[in-house]
Amino acid sequence: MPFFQQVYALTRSIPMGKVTTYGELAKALGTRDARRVGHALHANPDQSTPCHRVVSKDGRLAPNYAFGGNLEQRAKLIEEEVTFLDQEHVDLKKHLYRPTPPDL
DNA sequence: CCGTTGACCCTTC
DNA sequence: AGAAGGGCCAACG
Repeated sequence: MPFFQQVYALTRSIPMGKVTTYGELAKALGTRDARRVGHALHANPDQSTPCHRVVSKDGRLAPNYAFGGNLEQRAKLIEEEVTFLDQEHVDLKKHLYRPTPPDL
């Protein structure tokens, strides 16, 4: 399975009200390169992948969110009942979700 | 085809 | 405590 597909799979595997980080996804997939994870989500063809549930290690949202910008991303997270520390940071202490590698 | 860039993170100085 | 460097690889010019 392509790396991208694994990223999409784990991202879709994130339950509602939960958020994960690029690093967690990268490590879960067996690599340190979180950039590919980010790039994969950016290259995401459509909303089939909830990239709004994927944030940076500090809980910061993506500066160049694919659909409608980080405003839409934040709105979706709020719809998921995810609490925000500020306009760009989610509460990882409450909503940090750790993905599980599909082939491990 | 080669070089640079990049939704990033972690370790060492 | 902060700064610098290493990693790993696809997409863009």
